[in-house]
Amino acid sequence: MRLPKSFYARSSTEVARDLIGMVVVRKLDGERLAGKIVETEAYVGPHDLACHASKGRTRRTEVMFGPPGYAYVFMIYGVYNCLNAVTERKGYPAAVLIRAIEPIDGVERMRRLRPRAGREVDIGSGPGKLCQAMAIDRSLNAANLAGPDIWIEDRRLDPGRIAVSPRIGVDYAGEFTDKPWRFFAAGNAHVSRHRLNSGGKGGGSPIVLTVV
DNA sequence: GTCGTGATAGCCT
DNA sequence: GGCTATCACGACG
Repeated sequence: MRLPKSFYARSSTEVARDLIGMVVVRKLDGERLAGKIVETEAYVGPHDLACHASKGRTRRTEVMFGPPGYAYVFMIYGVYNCLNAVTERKGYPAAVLIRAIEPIDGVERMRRLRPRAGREVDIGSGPGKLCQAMAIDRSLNAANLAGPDIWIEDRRLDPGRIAVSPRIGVDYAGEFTDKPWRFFAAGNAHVSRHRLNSGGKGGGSPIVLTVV
């Protein structure tokens, strides 16, 4: 059961929160690779200085200006890919970054796609890692997220408590840097490694815990 | 465990 | 030419 377009046609923060626990699936040579989403970030619109679309409508950001429920895949640092789900409405550019998964199906295949991942927890614990593990690159940009090659299932596995923090790697975004638009399954080992996971020791931003 | 750093290419002024 | 929604590895100790 794939998530309907209406799921994505909402504010990015709501979609980001509700994607925690859902299952992303990649069909590769007939094999099913699947992972439970345990970390996301919302990029909320053209005014959000961390959102790529804030720099205008370009070839790269074009898909974000389209209808919700499609994949926005971009290459970062010339090395890795990142997978997003386009949100909101057509003409309003926004998206949710899938930052980490907990492997469920096709674990051995995913491990082979990430030969440097030693432990299972290294397979999908980051946006670049999970794209490697699921063979996601820019050929899937603009792919239907209810399509045959990649989709997100309306199947909510228990996420436990959902925590909120500022987004990672957006120090340049001025007043938007500290917006609490990163969501993750609190305490889940597959969340990307970062000091913000452990509760802001050293005077970092507070983490708000929410029970959904 | 934490910290620093290099890799690498597409994007946009 | 400068930057980037990252990752892996080596140096610590």
